[in-house]
Amino acid sequence: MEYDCLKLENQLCFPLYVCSKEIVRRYKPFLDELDLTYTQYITMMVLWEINNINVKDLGNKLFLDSGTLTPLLKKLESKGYIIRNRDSNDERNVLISITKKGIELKDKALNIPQKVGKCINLDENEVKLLYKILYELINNIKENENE
Amino acid sequence: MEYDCLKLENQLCFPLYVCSKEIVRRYKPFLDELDLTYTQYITMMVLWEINNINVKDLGNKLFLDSGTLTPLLKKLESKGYIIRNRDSNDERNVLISITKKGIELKDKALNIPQKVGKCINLDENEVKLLYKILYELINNIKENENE
DNA sequence: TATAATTAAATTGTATACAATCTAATTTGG
DNA sequence: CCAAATTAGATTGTATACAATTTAATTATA
Repeated sequence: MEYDCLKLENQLCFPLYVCSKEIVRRYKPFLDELDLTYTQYITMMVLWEINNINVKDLGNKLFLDSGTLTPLLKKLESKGYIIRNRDSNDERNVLISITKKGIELKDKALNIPQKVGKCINLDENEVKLLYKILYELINNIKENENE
Repeated sequence: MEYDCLKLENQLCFPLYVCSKEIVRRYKPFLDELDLTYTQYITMMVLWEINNINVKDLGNKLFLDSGTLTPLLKKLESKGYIIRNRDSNDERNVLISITKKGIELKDKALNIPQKVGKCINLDENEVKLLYKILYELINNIKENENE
């Protein structure tokens, strides 16, 4: 009884961890066609919206640090999807700009969310609710960051 | 408009991925005291419940394969928390048994869920709802596995 | 203004994840 | 019974993640 809190089935984090992993795995066959990994895909999503963003701001949006992003961005550059350039106004910053090839990827990605959505198979209300609670959780964690 | 489905903010998977990562990160300082990583911790959770489980069954519970578990279990063995033994009834199986030191860890872990729970900071109803939807999602994904 | 403090990326080291492949043991079917 | 199929783990290779440290550029301040 006193150990119930240590049962795997009583953890909230565990199903979050599993859902995240398993859904990301479902993206793989579709992303393979674009020669992207999941992390590279969400990075491209930001770049499809915002061009010339620096690594720091990109990391804030993606919740990733330079230790993850630097090698990932080098890989995206080697694939010809982006270009990395030092900001001439402040040489500490590296600005990421998207290439023509990177922009063209967007059209190829267009049907991916729907395809993955199918295997999610939750009703619309649950999706909305899940979405709402997850962002609430993210905000709570961010607020308590400094503790 | 047609590209809205490719906005990061419209993805369900992204907040799942972020929540998972960020909560796992919150475990770190507490788990450091037990010399465990998060994945090692959830592995120990299973072993606190079930002794002499094989790698396959452990993997099914944790949604991890032998490529992840083999090195992880070797590490837990080197820390003295578990022992790996071939099953003499079927030499293909490796049975994981917990050591005295491994059992003792359980008491040290007892206050971790509560500590992490604090930074979650959702009300009880939301936690229950989140939990319910996540397991629904996991079951849906499992069902569609073969597609 | 010279130095200290801060900031942004990059680097290093450790630990996952997982697909694909390999090996050895066991089970199945002819 | 024996070859083929299946199964469980281990291994290999690639790609994250992230803490901690380092480097270089910029800003703040004495």
